[in-house]
Amino acid sequence: MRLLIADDHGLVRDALSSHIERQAPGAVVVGAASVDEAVVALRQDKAIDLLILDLRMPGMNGLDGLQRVRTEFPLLKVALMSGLARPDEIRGAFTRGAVGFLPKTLSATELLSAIQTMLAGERFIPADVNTADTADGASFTRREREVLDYLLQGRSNKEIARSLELEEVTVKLHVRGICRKLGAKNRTQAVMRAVEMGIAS
Amino acid sequence: MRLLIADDHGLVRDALSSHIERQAPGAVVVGAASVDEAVVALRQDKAIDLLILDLRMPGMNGLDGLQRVRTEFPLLKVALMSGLARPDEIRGAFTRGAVGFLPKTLSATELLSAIQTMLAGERFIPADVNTADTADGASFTRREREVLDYLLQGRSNKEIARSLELEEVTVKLHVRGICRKLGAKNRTQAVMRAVEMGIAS
DNA sequence: GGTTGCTCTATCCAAAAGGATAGACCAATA
DNA sequence: TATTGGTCTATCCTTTTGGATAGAGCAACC
Repeated sequence: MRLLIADDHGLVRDALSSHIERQAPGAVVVGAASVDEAVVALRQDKAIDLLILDLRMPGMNGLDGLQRVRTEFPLLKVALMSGLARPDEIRGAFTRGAVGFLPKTLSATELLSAIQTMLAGERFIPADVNTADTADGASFTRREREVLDYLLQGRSNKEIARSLELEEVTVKLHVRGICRKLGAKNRTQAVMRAVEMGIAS
Repeated sequence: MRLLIADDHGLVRDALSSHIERQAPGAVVVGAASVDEAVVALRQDKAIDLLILDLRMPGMNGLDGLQRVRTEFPLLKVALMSGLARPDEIRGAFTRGAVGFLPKTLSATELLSAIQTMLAGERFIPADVNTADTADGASFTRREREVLDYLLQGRSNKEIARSLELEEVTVKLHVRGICRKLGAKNRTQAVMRAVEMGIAS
């Protein structure tokens, strides 16, 4: 079993590899501090079974880093790891071919069994991550959903109106509807609620 | 040697303790997921030699958590640990009596020697902490960081002013500073940038 | 037919946010 | 000593946002 852990925190990297190598005899863990380093390591070492990619690190740029790795090494198993991830990121990781998502709240023993699961060819999705769409909570109308997309980019009512070919008043109407449904006092709070609830697409 | 590691990421906690216990025979490492849990553990276990506190975790609230621990356990050695190391926070940690600052970019062996150093009664200050000012993207001042925390809750300038006992104008000043540093046009865009960059914790 | 929900627009108004400029204090530093 | 950076405040001003109220078109449904 050969693992490559890509995380810009040397401490996390070393501690993880040390732990895994102790708990799983025969395991070899290699480290990388960026996506670039990971790619170099993968080119040199064709025997790597699983790559664990930190979501927030140099070269990741959202899920671009995952995309890059998947494009160059389409057969490689890749798992994402993150302390704080938005549900849309988790969904995006799986649609881009990741075999697992590892929140850092996982215990070390859970991590080991997750690695076993993924090496066995299964996907690992922890129970507490919310990958669900908007089934729960607020239900938006078509327009509200569109406006919310722009809100999540921090656009002003005027900009949204121009983009959707509406009057500014109408945009305000939908913004108010969104805030009401999310229990938010203003657009900024609405955006944060949306992120927390994983509505952010 | 008894260590208490307070970090809300179970993975980091377990991996670190596993590593330390292997490298330093006789060491006992206890974990806590929040400042509250750490305080409870410290009350029960009077033999703890060193507390390692993650800077970004529930109950920390800047350096308040450190202050709390120092007030209740003035003789305890406390080291801070953090992924992003900003000079003002590091200085603040030392003025509040911390015996060391551990950036997560440290290697695991460096960590072990840092622990030895601190247990021997010396302070541990990594070499690169003063130069690593604007390493990755935005570096906020103390006030900006406080204001950003409220921005991330969708609070208005007036509310923030009341909470921080400032005038509204001053809050606006800091909000503008935050937006400038994040390249955001307004507060909503600023919070989204912060979320995307993983500054929101 | 009538009702309901989504849509769009309009006209008000008040509050909040954003921006510019300027003065002042203090601590650290060159 | 002079300077710089962070902090706080003030006075202007414009733009944006939020909120209320009201009217109208349209499609789905009972």
